[in-house]
Amino acid sequence: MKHLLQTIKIEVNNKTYVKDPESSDLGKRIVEHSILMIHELGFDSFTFKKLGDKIGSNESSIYRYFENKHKLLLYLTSWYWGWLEYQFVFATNSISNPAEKLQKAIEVISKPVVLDASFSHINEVLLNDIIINEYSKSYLTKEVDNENKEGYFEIYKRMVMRMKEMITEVSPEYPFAASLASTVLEGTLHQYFLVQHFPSLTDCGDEVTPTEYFTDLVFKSIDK
Amino acid sequence: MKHLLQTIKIEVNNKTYVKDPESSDLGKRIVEHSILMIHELGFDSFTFKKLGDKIGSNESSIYRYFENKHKLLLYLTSWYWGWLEYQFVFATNSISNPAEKLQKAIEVISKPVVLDASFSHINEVLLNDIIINEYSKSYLTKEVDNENKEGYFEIYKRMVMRMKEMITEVSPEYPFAASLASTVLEGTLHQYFLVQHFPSLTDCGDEVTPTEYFTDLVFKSIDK
DNA sequence: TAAGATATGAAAGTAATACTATTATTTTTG
DNA sequence: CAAAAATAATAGTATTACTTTCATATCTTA
Repeated sequence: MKHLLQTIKIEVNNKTYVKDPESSDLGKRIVEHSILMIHELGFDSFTFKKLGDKIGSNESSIYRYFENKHKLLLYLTSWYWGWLEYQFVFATNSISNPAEKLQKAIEVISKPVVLDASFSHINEVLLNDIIINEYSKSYLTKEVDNENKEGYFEIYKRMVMRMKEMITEVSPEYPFAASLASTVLEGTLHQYFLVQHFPSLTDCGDEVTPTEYFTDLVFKSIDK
Repeated sequence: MKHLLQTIKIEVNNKTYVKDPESSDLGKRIVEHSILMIHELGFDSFTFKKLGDKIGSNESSIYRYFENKHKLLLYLTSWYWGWLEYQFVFATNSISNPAEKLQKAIEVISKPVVLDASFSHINEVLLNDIIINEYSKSYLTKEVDNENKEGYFEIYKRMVMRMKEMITEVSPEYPFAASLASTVLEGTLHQYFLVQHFPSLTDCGDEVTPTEYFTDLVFKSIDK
């Protein structure tokens, strides 16, 4: 399994980058340290200049990999969803019972992220935290419709569709499968955000996990 | 009722502004046109300079009302939630049956917004669209914990708590009332966003309303 | 191994942003 | 009508988000 994973490359829409960061050492350092810096400073205060200083490289060199920091965010978020989709498919693929499969899917999406040694330059735990705190910014823009047409959100959409199909598999008559699927994906991020910053607005925390909450929510919704 | 409403002022945390925009003509024009401009350009492209040009006033005059555009966003969003809270309390207050009350609450939160003539310089429909497309940006910042302490999100939090209490009223044993309440508030905005930009990820649209979806979600979740 | 191609770095420049400060002018009000 | 308050005009600063140009290092392949 380890060897299998080591040969895997997460495929990200190539419009997110000018030059594939996986293709060079500098590229990988850009990705590695952008995750550390965005996590540390927040996306808004993060700049290519600061990143260049940190990795001892020039601002203009970073621009040879990514057009701007928005595209870098699209790259990082797409990579994240691609990585999670892999876990998702891997974990659910062999399960034939639809309800069990759905249960597993909810689990994969909502459980806390742990480090994956397969991608040494990417810290998935910090990246997950970036997704929780910054993902919305990738689509809450005036360019969202164009960027959607260009396929920048494909992987995320595919995840929602996979989830939706699993719901429909368990309960074909449930009329809100797409909405419920998107609620689970988006809601998971939101509940983790609330745990961090508005604990009074969530039951999740030390005793209750997002997985328990969403498992309950989904199965109660679709059980007749 | 009209006269009653006309005398009402939505109370917004006074730290959001330097000088109360309700206290002068210029202040009201700033608010009025900031809503139009943020709706038109998106929050990211909106600047005080552009707003000044539009209302034939000077950039520096706008700074006498709001420290920066982030604070203006906090003002607008607080105003919106204050306004919605008013509708919420007004509509549910007289209902004694807890389930009916909860149903009404979900309705108020999730139904499409219509213009309210009581506040002539504020277009609630456009403001609602700003909330759908920009609200997350008001809290997805590195300053969120400080700003939370200073009370900038009080009204929103109060709305979630009101919702939570209504859920608990109907079903005291349901263990995820806070999470479900925050899911309804946040999820409503997200479903409307999906209708606009990612229709394949939602069932809401011409035939299904967010109200139907969330009513189903909430009552199925809390019914034993 | 030399020549050419490619990648990276250094430096400088530009337009816009997000303010701040100062001073002038207009408006309000007592 | 005078003083105070509000607003406007102008200019200035530091930072951002790039772009451009040119130099240098490194890699590659004939």
